[in-house]
Amino acid sequence: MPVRAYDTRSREKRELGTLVEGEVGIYVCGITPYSPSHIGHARQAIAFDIIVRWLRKRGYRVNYITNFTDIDDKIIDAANKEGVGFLEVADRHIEEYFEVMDAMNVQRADAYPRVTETIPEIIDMVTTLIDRGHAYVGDDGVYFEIDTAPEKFGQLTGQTLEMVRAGAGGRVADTGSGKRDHRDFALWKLAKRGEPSWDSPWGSGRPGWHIECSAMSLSHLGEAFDIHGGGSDLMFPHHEAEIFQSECCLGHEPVVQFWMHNGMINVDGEKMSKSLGNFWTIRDAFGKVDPLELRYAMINAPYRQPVEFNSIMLEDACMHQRRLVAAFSEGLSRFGSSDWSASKELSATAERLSTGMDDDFNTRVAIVEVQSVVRNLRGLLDSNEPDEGVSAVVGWLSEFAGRVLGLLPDEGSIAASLKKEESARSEIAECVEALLSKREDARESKDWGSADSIRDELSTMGVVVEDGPEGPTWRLG
RNA sequence: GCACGAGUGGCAGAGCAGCUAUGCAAUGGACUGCAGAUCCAUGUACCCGGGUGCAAAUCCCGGCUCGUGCUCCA
Repeated sequence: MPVRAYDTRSREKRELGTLVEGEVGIYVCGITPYSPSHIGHARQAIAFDIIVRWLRKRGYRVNYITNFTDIDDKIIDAANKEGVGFLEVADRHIEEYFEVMDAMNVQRADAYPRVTETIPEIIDMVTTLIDRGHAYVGDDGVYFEIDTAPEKFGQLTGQTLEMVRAGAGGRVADTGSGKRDHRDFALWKLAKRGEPSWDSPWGSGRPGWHIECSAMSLSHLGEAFDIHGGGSDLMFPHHEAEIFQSECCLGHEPVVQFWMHNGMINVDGEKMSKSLGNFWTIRDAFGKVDPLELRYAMINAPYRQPVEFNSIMLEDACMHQRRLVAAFSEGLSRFGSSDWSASKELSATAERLSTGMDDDFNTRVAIVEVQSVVRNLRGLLDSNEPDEGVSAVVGWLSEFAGRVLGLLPDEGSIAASLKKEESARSEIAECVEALLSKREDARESKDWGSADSIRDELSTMGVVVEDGPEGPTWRLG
């Protein structure tokens, strides 16, 4: 079954016919590293991580590019405040970005181009746009002239030139002073005193906000490529600006076959933002839940839907993810993992999951299937005679919950944490067994008071006692 | 105002024409001295008003409500 994807530009879901058979070039707008990464970055990175994982599973050779905007007003501000160079600020936050993304099982992209390493390509592109009459040099920089390609306006958002003209109101005055029209946008900004800058034919300065992505996607993926992604808040003006730049520079359209946009994160029903005080960095979230629990929370809705972020959803994600990892770890350590394809039931589940993923990467459908497999596994493990069937279920989870959704820790760290738990267990085992046997004596003589107080005592040691048909068992809570 | 999207059971959240979503919570049961864990079973839905279909959460039209975008933002 072919993969279908939703394209924002045509507003339809359609089959992913790639430019080169069996290959996918995908560019996703990355972060501006001026502050610690927030959960919106996590959502975006995880959404496209899963899209890329699925495409690879479907046999595509994927070239996945995502950038760092390592020069920008906010980075300059942060650097000035700290009294350090702008690259130091950028590098520090890029390093932090990789740390948190690695923790959430986000696989690395094939390349992470940076603006500061793409300056010559950007200058070339701006030069071409001027030569072709799409851009002009103003007092304080070079601008793209919207009126040279008005038909390209509103490609992603459906807005018209008039609407934005009308909506601009009093803002016109304070936009770049060298603009002929307030809807024009900067390609090159001339440096003010003390700002980082690069030489160019128009004077020293730095790239405008939008041109970097056009230049980086062009140099890594060529004059036409399959997928361009990013957060839905980038549709206007950033991605529409890219359409203007790339298509006018290259002289053909479309440059991008599919525009894909992930939904935002809402906190208590509103978009997360610093000014509302409902802002979470990824590390804030790590203080509440484990990295993979956060990952689970992020893929619990299809990538285009907004994710509601609040304590209820976090607890929910936490519980489900723990159930999954607990059942998987137990199954793996007791029975190992084996091929599942002989199982009719597991094949049917895999089929439903795949149909969901093929239909615009519906992770929610995938999670439903994972949940029911976990439920079955739990039942098998707790039954009196679990059999070899367990290892096939473990194999299935390893493939879909693990490699496709990225929800499972790698088997090495599962083994390590089981070992750690085992040694913690064995340290106190003797003491616990002694207390338990005292408790059994009390239970034998129906002295429930003593039995319960021993259980309370164990509970303060962090030991949870569970009475079963074959006597009591205990675990660390 | 304009654009885009969404409104589903106590909660989270799929489905997008016919066939149990799923999970949590709830209720009943099994197992238990009790508790816990686990399992089995059960109930409660599709914003409102029209329309098209043999059949509509699902398509069409009209409302209402909410979110996002129109300014830096993943």
